[in-house]
Amino acid sequence: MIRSDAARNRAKVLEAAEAVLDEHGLSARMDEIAHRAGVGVGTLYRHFATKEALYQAIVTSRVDLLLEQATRLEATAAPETAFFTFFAQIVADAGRKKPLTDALRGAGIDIKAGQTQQQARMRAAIADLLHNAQRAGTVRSDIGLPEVLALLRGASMAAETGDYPAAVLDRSLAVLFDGLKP
Amino acid sequence: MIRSDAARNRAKVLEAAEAVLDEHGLSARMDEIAHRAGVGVGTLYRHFATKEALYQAIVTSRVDLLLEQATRLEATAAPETAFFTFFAQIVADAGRKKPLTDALRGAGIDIKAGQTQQQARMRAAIADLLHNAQRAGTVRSDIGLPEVLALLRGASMAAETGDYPAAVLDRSLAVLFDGLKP
DNA sequence: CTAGAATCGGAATCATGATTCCGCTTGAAG
DNA sequence: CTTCAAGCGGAATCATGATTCCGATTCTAG
Repeated sequence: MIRSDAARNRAKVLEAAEAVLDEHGLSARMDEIAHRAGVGVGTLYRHFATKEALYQAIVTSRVDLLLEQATRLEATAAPETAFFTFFAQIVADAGRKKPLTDALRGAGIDIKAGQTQQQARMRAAIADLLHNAQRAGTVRSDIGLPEVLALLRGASMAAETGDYPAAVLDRSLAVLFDGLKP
Repeated sequence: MIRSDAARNRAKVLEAAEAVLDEHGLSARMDEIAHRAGVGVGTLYRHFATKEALYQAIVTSRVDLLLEQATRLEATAAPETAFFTFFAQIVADAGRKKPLTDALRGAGIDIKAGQTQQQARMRAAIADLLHNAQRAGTVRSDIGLPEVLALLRGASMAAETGDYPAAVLDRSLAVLFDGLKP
């Protein structure tokens, strides 16, 4: 049986880690996470073998959230707008959550087997939305997934650095979107 | 009098540093630079007090090159194209030279007084090219310098990560440029 | 309530890299 | 050709953080 305190601590660690990672990105320190969780480093390591494992756990869950979002959009929203909405969603997320961008970027964390599969699903989701939008005529058809991914990464990274006012980012994204239209 | 061997070594260090930085970006190791320069770390430190000072030296000289380029373009090329040419130039450079992007990004190296002035000049140069292009009607007039800088940074960072084929980057940039047109 | 296993906490240990130190070399002025 | 200050090499030292260890504490089954 899993001890109740252990479960509680695991949750506290996860929460603290998320906060600290959002604040410092990949360079967050383990002892700060432990401290913020009100726990010793030892405890932290009992739950996550390594810093990377901890990141993985958080990033994975966030990407999952995004993937759900994509599925929902594909089912719900008009194909004309779903693509752009999702694109904007990712960029907005990146602005708030550094590690996500770091993960999209692949820097620091070296992506493992399981992770790769998730990445593939993400890529597939974006490809779907893109194709629908192209079929619907809201995205120019002379570009493919690679171009979109490159642009998405650029936009996310710019948003992540975060010293731009929201209005500026919005207008920049609008420019990008105009360029993506036929 | 400056000893001839010292001058020679300084040059070797600079050259090696440039190569290593292009390869590893900000995380380059000092001893690798020293080794590649065929010199001991002590020598390296005799010429540059600190890792940051070494970066500064290289980044500054590169940005200077870019600034010259801007001046030349402004004098020579048509205002319709000068802006886009320079934009592309910076992105291309970023793809080849990590530390440049890092500097534009301001990460790691914390920019010092002298540096800031150079940055200001760069900003001014871009602003000029932008305004000329807007006056000539090749760039939409509902955006300002901040938007352009954000887009430029995003594009540079995407290019820097470097795992995109050149063709993809070219097409992505073309999309961006289309978005920038009126 | 009690024993025993699972968890804790956090000091000690490791690893990685930057920076310092200092005895040895070498260029150049006289 | 000396002299000796400037310059050199690279081992030793520091700093920063991740990871390990182990005695002290809880849980929870019985």
